[in-house]
Amino acid sequence: MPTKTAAKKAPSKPAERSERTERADRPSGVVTLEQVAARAGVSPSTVSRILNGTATVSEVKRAAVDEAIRTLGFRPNPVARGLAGGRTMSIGVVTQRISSPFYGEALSGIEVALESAGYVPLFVSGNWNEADERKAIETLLSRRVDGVIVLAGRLDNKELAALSASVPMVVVGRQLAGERLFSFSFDNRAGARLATEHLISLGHRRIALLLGDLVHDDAIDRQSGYLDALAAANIPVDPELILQSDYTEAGGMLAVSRLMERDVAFSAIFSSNDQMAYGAILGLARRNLRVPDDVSIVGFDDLIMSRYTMPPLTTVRHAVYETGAQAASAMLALLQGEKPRVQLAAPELVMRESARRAVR
Amino acid sequence: MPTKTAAKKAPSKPAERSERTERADRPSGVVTLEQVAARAGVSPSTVSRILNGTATVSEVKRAAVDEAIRTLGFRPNPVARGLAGGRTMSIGVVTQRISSPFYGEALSGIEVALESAGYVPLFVSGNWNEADERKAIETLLSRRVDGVIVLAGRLDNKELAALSASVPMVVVGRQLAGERLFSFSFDNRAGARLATEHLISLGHRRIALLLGDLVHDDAIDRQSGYLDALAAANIPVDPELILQSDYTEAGGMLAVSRLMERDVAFSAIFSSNDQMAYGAILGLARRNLRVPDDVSIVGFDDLIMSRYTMPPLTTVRHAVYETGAQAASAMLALLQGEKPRVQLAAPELVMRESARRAVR
DNA sequence: TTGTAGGCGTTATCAT
DNA sequence: ATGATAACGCCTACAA
Repeated sequence: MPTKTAAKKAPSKPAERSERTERADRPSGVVTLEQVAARAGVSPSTVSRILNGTATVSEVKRAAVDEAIRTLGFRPNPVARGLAGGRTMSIGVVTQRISSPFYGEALSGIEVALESAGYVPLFVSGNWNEADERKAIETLLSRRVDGVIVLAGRLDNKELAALSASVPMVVVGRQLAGERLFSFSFDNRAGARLATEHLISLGHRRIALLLGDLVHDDAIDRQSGYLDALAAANIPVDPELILQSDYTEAGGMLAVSRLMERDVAFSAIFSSNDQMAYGAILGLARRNLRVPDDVSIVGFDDLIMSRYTMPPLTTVRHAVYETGAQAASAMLALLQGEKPRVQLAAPELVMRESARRAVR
Repeated sequence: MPTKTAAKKAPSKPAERSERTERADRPSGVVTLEQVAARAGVSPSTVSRILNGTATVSEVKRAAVDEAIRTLGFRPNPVARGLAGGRTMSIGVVTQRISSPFYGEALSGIEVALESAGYVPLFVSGNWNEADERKAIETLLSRRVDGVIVLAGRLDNKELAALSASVPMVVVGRQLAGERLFSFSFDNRAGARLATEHLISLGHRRIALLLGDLVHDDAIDRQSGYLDALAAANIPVDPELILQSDYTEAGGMLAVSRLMERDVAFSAIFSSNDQMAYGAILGLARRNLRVPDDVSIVGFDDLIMSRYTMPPLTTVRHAVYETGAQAASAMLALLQGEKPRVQLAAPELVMRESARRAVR
C-alpha cells in the first residue's frame, strides 16, 4: 500500500480511478439498455427487439448483443418497461390474510410459478372484507400490474367481471367467465362428500358439521357435499348438528362449545376446514372428550400442520400449493393470449388418526 | 399542446365513457398529473410540488389542485414516479419461505405498517439458501425498491452492509451497523433462558435441547440461553441431550427419534421453536410418551397454532407480527432520514399445558 | 411562488 | 432488418 506520507503532492486520485474503472466492468451497477447497444454497436431499438423477440434480427447482431448483455450484466429495468407501456412484469395477488396457513401455501405456489417467467407477485390482503378487497385491487391497478389473481374473496362476480375489462384476471374458488377472465376451483363438494362418506363408512350416523362463512362458495359447496353424503346413506339431516363458523381455530373451538350446549348426540364431526378442526379437538378435550376415542373428526385442506396435530388429522387433500401454482400458470397463459387450462387434482381422502370406527 | 401523433383514426376524446367497454387495452380510470394541472389551471410542476410537499405553494392554487385531484380521482402513478428517479413506493422484503407460519406473521405486520404510509411490500423468498437470497435481493434492486427489509437470512453481514450502500436496509435478527442500515433483534438468549429456567423451576434437571440450524444467530442465542440457565442452576451440560435440528416440524419429530435412540434419561425438552415442538410432541406420542405426563416441553415463538395443540404449548412469546411492524416502521424512519428506534417487547413466558412439575 | 424544459430506461412508431 | 425519434407520467433543476 502506498503510504500517505509520500503522497503529499503525488496524485493519489489516478490510482483510485483506475481501480474503480476496473471494477466497473463487473456487472454491479445499473447498466442500461443504451449501454448494451453502444457496446454491441447497434441501436437501442435493436436491443429491445432482441429482448422481446419483437422482430427478426440478424444472427451477427444478436450474438453481439447477447455478448454485451452478458458481459455487462444487463438486466432490463421493469420500472421503465412499465412506463413505456410495456409490462411491469408483476402480477397482483389478492389474498385475505397473508399469514394464514391456508393462503400462505397458495401464495408460495404462486411465487414459484411466477418466478420462472420473470414475474413478481404483489400480495395485498383483503382481510375478509369487501372494502379492503376493493381497495387492494385499486392499489394493484395503480401499480399497473399486468394481471390480477384473486383468491376467493367477497367481491361479487359482477364486479370482478367488470374489473377484468382493465386487467386480465384469474379467480380461484369461483365460477365466472369472461374474455380476459379465467376461473377455476377445487371440487369442494366432492371433497366434502368424501370426508362425510368416510365417517359414515366407519359407522357414524350422528355427524356434526362445522361450516365456514356461507358468503363463500367453497363453504356452501362443502356443506352440499356433506348433505349429499347423508342423503346417499339415507341419514336424516339434523339442523342441530350443523354449526355455522368461520374457518378459524377459535371458531372451531367455539362451535364445539355451542354443539355441546345443544345437548344433542353425535359421534363424529366433519370440520369443513383443518383450522377449525384443530380448535374443535381442543374444544372437545376441554369437555373431556378424546379424539378419536370419543369423537371422530375429519378435516378439509390437509394443511402441513395436520400431520402433526394430536392425533394427526384425517382430512381431504386440497393441494393448496399446487392450486396457487396453477393459478399463476393460468395467468401466464392469459398474458400470452393463450387459453388457460388447469389440471387440478381430484379431492382425495388422507386417512390419519382422528377418525375411527364408531363404537357399538 | 396537441402533440398527438398522426393518428390513423379520429382523435377520440375519452370524455364520453361507454357503458359497454369492449376495448380491454386501456385501463379505465387513468388520470394523469397533467390532467390535474390542466383542470386546476396550474403547471404540472406545481401539482407535483403539492403532492410531494417539495415547496410552498399559494393557498389558492393548492385548493384548486386539491379539488382537481379529488374530482378527477387522480392517483399518482408509482411506476412513472419510480422512473423519474423518485420513489417507487415499494419496499422489498426478503423472507425465507412466505408460507412459513413464523414468517407469515412477520410479513403480515410489515404489510399493515407499510400500508398506512402508502408503501407496498414486495416479498421474495430466500428459501434458506444463500444463492436464492442473493438473487432475491437482486430482483428487488432491479425493481428499484426504496428500501429492503431482510428477515434473518444467510447472507453474511459484510455483504448486507455493502448492499446498504445502494438501498436503505433494515435487518431483523442480526446485529450490524451502518449509515443507511438498521438492525435489531429479539432477545432470543433471554427468552431461551426463561424457557429453560421454567423447566428447571418445575424440577427438571435432564432437559433436552432441540436446536435450529446454527448458521443463524437466533439459533445460537437460544442455545446460549439454555446454557445460561443450566449454568445458573449448576446443572451439568450433557451433550447427549443436545439435538441439532432445523426449526421444522419434521425436524422436531426426527430429533426426538434420535434422542430416544441415544437412550439417555430426560424428563423435559426445550424446543427452540414452536414448530419443532409440534413435531416433538408427535414423536414422543409415537414412543408412547405423553406430554406433559411423561415429558414436559416448552417451545419458543408462540405461534398462533400453539394455543391449539394438544396439549396447548407452553412457550416464549415472541410477538412476531409486532416485530414485522417494527421493522417496517424502522424502514419508514430510515426513508424519512430519521433515526429508527424500535421498542421490542421483552421475552415473556406463556404458560399453558405442555410443561408440568417433574415427577420423581 | 410558479412555469419551462430536460430526463429517467424502454417500447413503439415511424422511416430508411 | 435497422435506426431515429417520439411517447410513457412524473420529478427536478433552472429560469422567470
